[in-house]
Amino acid sequence: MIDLSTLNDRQLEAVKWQEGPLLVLAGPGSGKTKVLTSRIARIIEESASEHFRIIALTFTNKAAAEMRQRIEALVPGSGNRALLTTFHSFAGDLLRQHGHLIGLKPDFTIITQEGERIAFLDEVIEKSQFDNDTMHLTGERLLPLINRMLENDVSAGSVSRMVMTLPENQQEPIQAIYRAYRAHLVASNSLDFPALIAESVRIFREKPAVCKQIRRVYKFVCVDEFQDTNLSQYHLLTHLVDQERKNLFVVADDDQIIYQWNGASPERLTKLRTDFGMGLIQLPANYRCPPAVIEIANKLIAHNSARSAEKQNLQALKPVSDGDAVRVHRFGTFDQEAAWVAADIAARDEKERGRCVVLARTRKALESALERLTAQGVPAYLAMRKDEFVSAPMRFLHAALRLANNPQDREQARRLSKAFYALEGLQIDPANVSSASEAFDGNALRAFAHIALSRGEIGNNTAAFIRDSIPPLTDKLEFRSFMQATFSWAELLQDSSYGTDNPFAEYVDEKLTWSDLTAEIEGQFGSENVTLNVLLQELDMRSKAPAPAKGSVPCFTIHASKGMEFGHVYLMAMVEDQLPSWAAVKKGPDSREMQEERRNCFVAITRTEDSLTMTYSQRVFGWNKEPSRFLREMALIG
DNA sequence: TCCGAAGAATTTTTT
DNA sequence: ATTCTTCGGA
Repeated sequence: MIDLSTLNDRQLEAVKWQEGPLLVLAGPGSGKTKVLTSRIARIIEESASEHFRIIALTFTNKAAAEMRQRIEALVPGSGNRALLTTFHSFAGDLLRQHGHLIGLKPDFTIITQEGERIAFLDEVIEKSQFDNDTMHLTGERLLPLINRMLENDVSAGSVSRMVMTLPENQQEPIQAIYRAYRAHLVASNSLDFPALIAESVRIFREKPAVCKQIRRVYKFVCVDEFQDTNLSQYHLLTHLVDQERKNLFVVADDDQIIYQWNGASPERLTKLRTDFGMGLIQLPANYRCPPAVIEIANKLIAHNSARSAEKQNLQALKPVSDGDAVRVHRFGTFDQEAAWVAADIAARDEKERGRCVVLARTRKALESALERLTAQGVPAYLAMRKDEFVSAPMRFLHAALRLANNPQDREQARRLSKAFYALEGLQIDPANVSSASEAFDGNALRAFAHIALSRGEIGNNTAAFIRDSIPPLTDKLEFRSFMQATFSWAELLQDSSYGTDNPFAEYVDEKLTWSDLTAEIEGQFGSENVTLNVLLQELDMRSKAPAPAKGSVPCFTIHASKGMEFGHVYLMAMVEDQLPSWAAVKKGPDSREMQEERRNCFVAITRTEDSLTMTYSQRVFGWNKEPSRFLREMALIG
């Protein structure tokens, strides 16, 4: 039996919720993941003889992995009863199975790089028949609009409201380009992130049989962090839920909407409640933050005029501890501010130093803080996404696998040649690979192997690797043994010396990341279900950033810190034009933007487990700045 | 093609 | 007062 004794009454009520739609409004640190996982575990356990499945959708792989781990701990071996996945991964899965209905093959490529998307859009614009000399439409300028249209589920056929706000002479061309962009993506068997969702919604909408089948399998639907959904994701969700039973269980916090600029919207929660007639349970109890932090968080968020009246204040349940839970410090310049923060962190003992985080609204402030921290001997790092591997062996491996999966992909042939040159010093012209591939049934990887071996300038190890390992990959898609073989080959090469441009620079980290990511993917799908398609597509959806060095202090933007908690939070650059941002100040004190900035501040301070330190300066990047209005709203300055 | 001056903009990013 | 972009002159 699952242990429900550690749950409070409200949590218990949510965990015991059986049928019908429920919205759980869960404040920060209220145990929402615990509620979500306990309920799923409970339903699985109580229906051991049945075969229906439960689907839980999250936004990040990290959240999905955490839920998977917790449910496995509660009900071991229940992996096949629950699908715990991200919106995008679910969409990928759906399109592998049913994409053929809209002309997509299961080995479609996911375009993740911004530059490639722009190039793709530029091609579409080029091909379109409009006189572009007068309008100067470029992929770079148009991509944000295309993104917005995809995120808002603008169907290819209809005229969009979004387009109607444009100058009249641009409306028709842009609508046409949008249609062409989507059609061209599918025609070239590629999708980008927003199109993954948009095409899934299209399948659900146009192919009711698919919709019905999915609804039959998944009797219960759950969503984590619902407040972050954009309209397309909401439509995907609506199609998933059986309209009779309405077994939709949603966890959200309208005080933590900080992705409005990315399609999230406070109205979506209102719409959800009316669309489904949802029950409501609030979880205001907070187990994470010191009472002093809860007090200022409540004061702050009360200033949001659009906040719903029924939303309950956070309730501090963590006991008061010794020392100052909340500190505010003022400095002359941002540099002094950063120096003080660095010194304060450095003065902590090693254990506590590992529990610190530096937060700021902007990357720029963070970068300059990081510089200072490093200069003062505090190891620190900036969190950032990494879309592709950079070391030569990993680039070779990734390109080879992609080429094996999609044998005529010129871009991958180019990358393979480039990585091979970095490793072996032998230049193979990708154009020769393409032309030679005709003799190999159009398989560029086989052609590449043939050319490399015929040149006779390669080392024995390399020749053996190519001769023994590439054929099983091209002929039988044996990618697992190819991965191992590539690692072994790379390690033989590594013994020789390199100049300043070491192609192995990040190899050790990246090899580890590769293993971690493949293990996570196998955990999600079950290793027997991981085909080369699945592996490549899922890899595209994951960051290749290495695990941070232990003991170094993370420097996060507020956005990046969402969903995490830290012992000691240092929130820097608390000045007007930073937090709140310049743009929000310009829009006015009661604008949507300003309320979102206030939620940003709310999110930042509620990451705190033990202590919160807020700093600000008179001068930031050469500007004279007033202290943030939020400090005043929290009654921390006069 | 390069330089300086004038002018404009100034934020967050998972998948 | 910062940084990026654009435009004109050399």
